[in-house]
Order: sequence, then structure tokens, then C-alpha cells
Amino acid sequence: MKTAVPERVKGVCCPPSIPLSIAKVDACVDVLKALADPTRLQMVGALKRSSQPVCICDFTAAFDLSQPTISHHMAKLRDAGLVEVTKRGIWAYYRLADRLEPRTRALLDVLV
Amino acid sequence: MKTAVPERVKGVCCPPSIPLSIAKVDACVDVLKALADPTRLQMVGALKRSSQPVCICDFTAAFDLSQPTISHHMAKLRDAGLVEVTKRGIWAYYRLADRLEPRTRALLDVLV
DNA sequence: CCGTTCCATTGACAGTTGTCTATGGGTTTG
DNA sequence: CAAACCCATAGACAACTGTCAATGGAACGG
Repeated sequence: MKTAVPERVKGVCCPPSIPLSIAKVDACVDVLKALADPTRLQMVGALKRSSQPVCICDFTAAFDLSQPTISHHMAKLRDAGLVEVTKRGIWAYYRLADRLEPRTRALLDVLV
Repeated sequence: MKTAVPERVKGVCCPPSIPLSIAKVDACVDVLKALADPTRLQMVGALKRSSQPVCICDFTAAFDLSQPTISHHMAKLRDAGLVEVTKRGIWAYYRLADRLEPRTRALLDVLV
């Protein structure tokens, strides 16, 4: 029964008891921060569902946000390693990163 | 070949072409925001690994943060519906929420 | 070569977030 | 009751974030 609370002794609170998994936490948090925004989450979802790289101008049209804001959000996804860009002529085409970590891939499969 | 970029016509950029899945995005983002912090992510991980509810004083001891800050982080996890509390005497025991949405559960399985 | 188109960067600004100190409330113990 | 203990809330403050307008750079077309 998981809800049966452990016994405690007053004043003996707070031994350093919790095993924390500090490794990879920061990297994980960076990915979560990148995804924790409505615009960026929808961007990633659209890229994941698309069979082709998507021109960023389409995102500029799809969201009610200025072009610099869209560019800014995409830059955050780039910095997090989630997306990659191919420039062709005056256009910039984005896609999900080719070599996502398996955990990150699994995360996207759950999310979008 | 997913990297073959689509053709474009100059000036015809930005048709309203991207199908966005607006539903549930905000709810999803709320969960992601709650998890997108090193302290909170480790808290959730510790709760997930623990077979018993964990006294919040243990978190106060485990992290190099003040007691109100720990309480504040746990409140954020509560507000996001990720954890639940049982009070007993002067102690507050936290655990993962009993009825997490399947998607949220899957998210935690990937993350922690 | 010059204007047009698309994209990224910069700078500014308001709103949110993480942290602390201070305080108060509830529970147990002397 | 009074003191000690644990926890949550309130207030303050610095740091970060999301947004926009303005600017500049690169590529294309006449």
C-alpha cells in the first residue's frame, strides 16, 4: 500500500535520505524547457507529422505572432537540438533533428 | 527522403497550410512547465522511485534550497496535478498522483 | 544594379519565475 | 499553557522569457 506513510520521530526529521539522480537532469530540463511553450510544442508536432521539411514562413502564417517571434521560437528549438534547418534560396526549411537521442524521441512520441 | 525540401514560388509564401493540433496543447504545456525545472524533475523522480510517500522535509534536506523554496516547488507540482499530499501530525507526505492521465504517466516513464 | 522577398538578430519592455526572509498556522511535547 | 517543530503563505527582488518594432543580410528577378 503506497499511501501508508512512514513513521517519523520529531526532531529527527530530514536525514539526507533521498537518492537523487543528478546525472542528465540538466540536459533533460533543457529539452523540457524548449517544449514547454504552446507555440514551440505545436511547431514540433507539425514537424513530426510532416513528411517533408517545413518552410518557416508557413509557421509565420499559421500562428498569430510576428515573424521575429516565430524565428525566435525556432531558434530555441534549434539550440535544444530538437530541429535542424536546410536553407535553400531565400527559404529556410526545418525538420526534426535526424539523430535525436532515443529518450528524446520517446518523449516526442508521447507528447505529439 | 525527408530532407528533400518542397518547391516554393516567391511571393506565394505562407499559405495557411500547417494543420495544428490546438487541442490539449495548453494542458500539456502546463505539465511540461511543471517538470521543466531541475529541482522539480528530481522531486518527481524520487517520488516515482519511492515505494512510500516521502516526507517533504527529506527534500528540504536533500536540496541546497530553503524550506519555503522546496514548499513552493512542491506546490507547483500539486497545481499541475502531478503529486498529492497526505498530512499526518506535523508532517506532509507526498506521492505521485493516483490517477494520472495515461499520457502523463507515459511521460514520466520516459523522463524519470 | 536595384528593388523585392524571406529570414535572423538586436534592443526594448512587460510578465513570469526562482529564490530568499519573514511570518503565521497547526501539531506535538514538556 | 508555552515552547518546539514542521509546513505553507506572503512579500520582495533579481533573472529569465515571450513579444514586438526596427534593422540588416542573403538570394532572387527585372
